[in-house]
Amino acid sequence: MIQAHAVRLFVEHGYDGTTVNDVAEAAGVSPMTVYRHFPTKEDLVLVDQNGPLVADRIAATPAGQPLVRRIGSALVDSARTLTDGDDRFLLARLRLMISTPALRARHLDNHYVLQQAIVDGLGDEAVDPDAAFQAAAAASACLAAMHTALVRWAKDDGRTDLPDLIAKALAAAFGDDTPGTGGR
Amino acid sequence: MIQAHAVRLFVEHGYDGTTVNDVAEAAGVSPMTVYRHFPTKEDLVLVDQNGPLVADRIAATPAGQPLVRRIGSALVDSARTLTDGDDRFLLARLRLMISTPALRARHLDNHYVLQQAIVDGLGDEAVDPDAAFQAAAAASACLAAMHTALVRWAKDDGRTDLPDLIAKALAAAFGDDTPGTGGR
DNA sequence: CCCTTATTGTTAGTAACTACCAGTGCGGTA
DNA sequence: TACCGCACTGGTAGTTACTAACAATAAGGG
Repeated sequence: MIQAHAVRLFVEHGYDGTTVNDVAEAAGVSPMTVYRHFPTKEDLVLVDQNGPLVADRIAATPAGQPLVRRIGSALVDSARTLTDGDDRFLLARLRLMISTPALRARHLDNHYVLQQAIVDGLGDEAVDPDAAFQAAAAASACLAAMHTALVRWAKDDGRTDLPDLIAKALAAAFGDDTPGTGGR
Repeated sequence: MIQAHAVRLFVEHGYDGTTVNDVAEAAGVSPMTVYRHFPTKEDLVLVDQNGPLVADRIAATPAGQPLVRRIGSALVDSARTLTDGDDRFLLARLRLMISTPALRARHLDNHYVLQQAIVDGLGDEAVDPDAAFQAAAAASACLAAMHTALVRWAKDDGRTDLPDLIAKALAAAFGDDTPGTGGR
């Protein structure tokens, strides 16, 4: 609930134009309570709980395929389930993340954490440091391509299909043999 | 000079354990002077002027090759000239960027800016929005792979060859047909 | 010698965030 | 009913990054 009030105020008056005290007042709680639930002001926008979603899907992909294919298909599938509900809140948050430098930076840093989860989810490759390095490179590249798709999706106001956009971005980066409807 | 004092103090006492006033005092200037030269505390570590370096190299690559190959070779070449001088200062800054969350986030956000420069440097593709999207996806993926190589390089204390690591990361993400000495 | 300009310093303020302590409701135990 | 932890919330005071507005100093050019 606090997050809903925060995003609404951020959209109305801008991220920098809204203080944490404003959020607390709008939500009817004290500033201390806000800080307890969201350690930083940025977390009011960034908090999201679909991290393990992707990692679980990674582990479910067949191990024989190339890394970028396994990761890419997991990202496309995750995006599909993510955009099932109401896109409006997700879009509002995403637009804030893209337009506000501080949020954009933290959002990209969260990718860094997600990358570690993906590498761990890939499983047995992690024992060999060289294989782990290759997995990290592939994962970071896939996440970056996905982020490009997210930016495009926000620019289109969510009218285009997000999984399709991600598949297209992956195809542009890694070649047309990537999965998804946009690979053609 | 202010930056040199800042990095030294950050390494000695930690980033969060050093105030901007400490940096100002060590450099023999007032805190205001520090803020005038470095808009944020993070810039004391992040300020770097090799952005146009990469963009210029992009424009110099042959236009016939695939996007990731053009971008990748430019990144490898840029890294080669970058690691010519004294690696120690670069390594210290890089280690701070990786270990400090705030710096890591801002560093990744700088990649976002560099990505735009690369897309612009690619030239005529930018007119078609679909081509620009593909270029952005390829550029972001290449930069992410390079970042993975940077992390590995810092973990090895700069002992391994950075251009070689970048080439290996690109090869892991995009296949073995990427340029550089580490392609095999 | 005076004027312009660039750089630096000083002061006062805002806002994010923290440490520390206090109050409130709530289920379990005697 | 009285007592006791326990999770959540609130208040206070402080630190720190950062900004705005104005003064001072120093260099160069007429």
